[in-house]
Amino acid sequence: MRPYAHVLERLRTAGLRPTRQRLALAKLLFENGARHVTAEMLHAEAQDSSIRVSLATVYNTLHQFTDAGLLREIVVDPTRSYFDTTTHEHGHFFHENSGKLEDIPGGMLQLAEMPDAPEGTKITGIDVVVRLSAQ
Amino acid sequence: MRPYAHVLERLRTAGLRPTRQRLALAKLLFENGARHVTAEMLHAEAQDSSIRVSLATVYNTLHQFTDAGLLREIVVDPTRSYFDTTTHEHGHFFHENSGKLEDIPGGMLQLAEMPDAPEGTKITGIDVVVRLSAQ
DNA sequence: ATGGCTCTTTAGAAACCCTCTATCTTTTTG
DNA sequence: CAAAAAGATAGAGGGTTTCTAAAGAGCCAT
Repeated sequence: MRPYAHVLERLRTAGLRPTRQRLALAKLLFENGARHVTAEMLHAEAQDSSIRVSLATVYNTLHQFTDAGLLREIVVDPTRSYFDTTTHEHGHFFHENSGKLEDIPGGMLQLAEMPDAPEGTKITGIDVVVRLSAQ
Repeated sequence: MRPYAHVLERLRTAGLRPTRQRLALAKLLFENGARHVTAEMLHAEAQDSSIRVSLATVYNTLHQFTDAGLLREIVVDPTRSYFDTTTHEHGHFFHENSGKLEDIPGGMLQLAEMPDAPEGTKITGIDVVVRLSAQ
């Protein structure tokens, strides 16, 4: 068994040095299915797994992964930043009470037409957030 | 001329006491067409117009107006909260370079189908943000 | 392996935006 | 007009995120 092989490959491909911390965080992020994490959450998880990383490193790593296209930052709550391991275009359900974030299954949501970008700009992404509250 | 008449009426209807500060801020917000402001921006504008309000009051007022349905809070940038004077459902263009926020003209954007809310929840709003960068 | 260059990590401080608290002021009501 | 209620304020405080300077680890050529 080489538990880090896959994750290591991903980092290499993204042009990121496979350091201990990045490997450990990548493993937490990418080997547990689709995830939505905050820096705080990931930091706590790392501690629980006896991985010693500082919060600053978690922030750095999340942003580096985002820049490298391994993660997507989702803005739904002014008080927290969420990072999503699913990087292709898709919408989100946001549970306003619990603060939980969830992917909207593909196909359930679609734009009727793509808006035109204003003069001299180009579209870098479209975020769709469906806000939910308890019924 | 009674420059405050219209704005005063709006506050009354919303059940908000028409205090000096609220009237002044409401005038800035609602008598200059569609606007997207941050607390910081509105505070600066008030100062420029020789209206003395504390930043805390600007924050309070923006949230009160939002709760009363006079404003809509738009989440696009984890570092700032924007408030929009256009309250009906509509999408936004967000210029990532300048931080400027702009309404997407009605009709230019539409969802092909409304997603179903998960068990036991109800949809409180759908936010669509089209992110732009310089070409 | 080794040296050395560069990139990372780290703890702690600091910045940042926003909210809270206690007090004072204004508006409203009788 | 007085009392009660609500709002405004300055300043402190809170939580998240970023910065800083120093120590550490990865990588490449030798």
